[in-house]
Amino acid sequence: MVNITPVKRKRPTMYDVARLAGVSQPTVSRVLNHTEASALISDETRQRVLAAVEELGYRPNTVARSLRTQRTQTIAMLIADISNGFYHPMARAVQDVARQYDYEVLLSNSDHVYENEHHFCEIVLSRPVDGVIMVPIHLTTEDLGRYVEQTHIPFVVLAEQIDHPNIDVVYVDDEKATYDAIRWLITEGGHQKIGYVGVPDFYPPGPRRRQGLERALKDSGLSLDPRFMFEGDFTLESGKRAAHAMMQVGELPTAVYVINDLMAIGVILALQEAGYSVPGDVAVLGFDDIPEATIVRPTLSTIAQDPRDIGLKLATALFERLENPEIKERRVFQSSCRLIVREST
Amino acid sequence: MVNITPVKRKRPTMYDVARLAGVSQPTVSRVLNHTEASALISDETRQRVLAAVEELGYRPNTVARSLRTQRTQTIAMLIADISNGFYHPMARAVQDVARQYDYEVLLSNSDHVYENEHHFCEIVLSRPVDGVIMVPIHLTTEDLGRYVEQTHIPFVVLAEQIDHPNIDVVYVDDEKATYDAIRWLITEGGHQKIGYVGVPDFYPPGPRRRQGLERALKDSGLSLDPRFMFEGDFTLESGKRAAHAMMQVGELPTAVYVINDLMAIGVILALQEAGYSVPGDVAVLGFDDIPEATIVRPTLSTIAQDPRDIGLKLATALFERLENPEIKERRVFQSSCRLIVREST
DNA sequence: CGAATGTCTGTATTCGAATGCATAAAAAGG
DNA sequence: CCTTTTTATGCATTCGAATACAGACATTCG
Repeated sequence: MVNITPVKRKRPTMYDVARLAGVSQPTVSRVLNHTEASALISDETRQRVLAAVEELGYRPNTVARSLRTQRTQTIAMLIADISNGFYHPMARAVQDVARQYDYEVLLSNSDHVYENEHHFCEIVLSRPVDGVIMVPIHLTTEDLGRYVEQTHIPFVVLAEQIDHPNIDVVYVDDEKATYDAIRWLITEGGHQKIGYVGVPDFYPPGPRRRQGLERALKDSGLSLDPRFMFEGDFTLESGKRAAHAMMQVGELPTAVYVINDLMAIGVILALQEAGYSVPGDVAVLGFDDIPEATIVRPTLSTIAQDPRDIGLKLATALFERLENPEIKERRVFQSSCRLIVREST
Repeated sequence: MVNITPVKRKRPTMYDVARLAGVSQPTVSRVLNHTEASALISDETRQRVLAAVEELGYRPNTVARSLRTQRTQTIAMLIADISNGFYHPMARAVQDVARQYDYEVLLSNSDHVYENEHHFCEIVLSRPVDGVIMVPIHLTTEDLGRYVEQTHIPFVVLAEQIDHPNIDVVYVDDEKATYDAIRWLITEGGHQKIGYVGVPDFYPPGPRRRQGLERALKDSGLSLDPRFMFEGDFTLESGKRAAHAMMQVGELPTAVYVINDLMAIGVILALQEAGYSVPGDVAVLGFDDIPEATIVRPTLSTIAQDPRDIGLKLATALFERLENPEIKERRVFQSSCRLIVREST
């Protein structure tokens, strides 16, 4: 039996194209790129080159180009949790903008884990990307500063707490949004005993949202009853655990503010499983407006962020910096929230 | 005012390290890599080099390395819908395996759109990656074959219908899983009139799941009533639309098999909004077991895929091919499903 | 003690495309 | 008709790391 091994042709290079077209390699480069020199190429040569490109199915080798130009046409993006629906429109928006600029996005996921955030930055150091968008949960300004200085590429983060001249910041004004929503709960809903399910303070949104709550309570002459304060870790399960703890207190608040929807849904489910009615016994207010918020019954009232807007702001800021390297000061962009009243309040 | 511009130091290269250590650039390369030549480096030189690396904070430049070695240590992965929870564990599993092999994953998202699938492949052609994992919804064997031949890199797909010697296939035996689940619905649940919410036939899972249903009905002496067949597009909204159409028929089936959970949830919500009870009036069976399945009330009975297992199989197959380029025939891996009975049936 | 072997390191080249510089041919100007 | 300018293209080099090959020196052996 004859072993007909198909010739494993190597990918054609510019040099191959040049030979076929009877020109030099740089000429091919000039035809395919839009530098000023490329305007000078004669029509006839151009046609021959393009025909050769077509015939060989030539594709430029991005690696070689990157090495020469020192640009990779790639940005890296780190989100905190791929399972969290909040990040999907954000990632999509970034990819949409990137595509307009002919950039690719290297998407990663930290799962809120400190080591993963570092690992991502390490990757960014050795795998040259042109810019970085990230959602740092644990990394501090110092950590990021060190990376930024080593890479000399622009960073844009979704994190108010980062304060570094070479890092732009997008953040959500959740303190104010929380304040407004709680004031509404008090004035419109008549709630006086409001519980709180948050996260440990080292998670960035924790303190801001709690402060919004506390400010609203204070301005209404109320205060946060420590018995009704619980901590979770963003997951639905931890929301359930918080609700169980709450039901152990011996008394229930008339409303609970839960700092993300997933935990809020956990709270609703746990309360219902224990025989309580939402919002009859306890009203529940979430934060995020994830798709699941309209799947639970009662549907979840929540403070909606606009993740697509956040993504657009992140990407726009980054590409502005990529195009204007002279930008040298921290810029801050704010994305707003709005209260969506559904059935759970 | 003096303008103190910080010296924008360029990233150090191997050459810089070499100069500082008083050796040649290749020596640095040998110290940092584990080729056979690197064993011969004297301890003293090695220490000097490592000290220089440390002092300069040197990181190898991946682009240069890739150009020389013709390997990028990167694989590309295309999923069909980033919002679909089914894909998250799959992507995670792939990333976990990739990390073991010291590879990065370039993650993309087609949103079920034909052009995006092509765009992804085009990217793969020019941006050298070492391997590809994808979920092709629209691309045919011919489309993929063309790309595979141009790139000479291994592809692994989650799609039974692709049949090409250089493409490994992972698939879910959903025909059989559907068959078993429907038989169970009939024998245990006593259902005789079973409706169906599917997707157009050009979506791969459509035909297989319908065939499983039809075979089960046939083997029970039943058949699929065309009045109870509906088509959606995987979204919750389209599930709602299907349910509304179903309620127009004038008669309801006693059970509906919906080919994905998101649509199944839409069916449940629409039925409830119209005042029907699930499973009292209509039982609903989904497919996928996404997190939302335990959030709806009643919780959704469904056929669970094991996305992590699928991801592991995809990644394992790919890395096997990367390590054994001599593999030349299509390999098929099957991931199994299991019925999860909850409250909706 | 000379040849053979082994140990360690340097030199030169390569990967594929971009680009500064040189130059040939054609067009314009005097 | 010869210089100057313009037009169109080629030559040589570069990006940063990997690697084939060569060579210097030390060691071993007959």
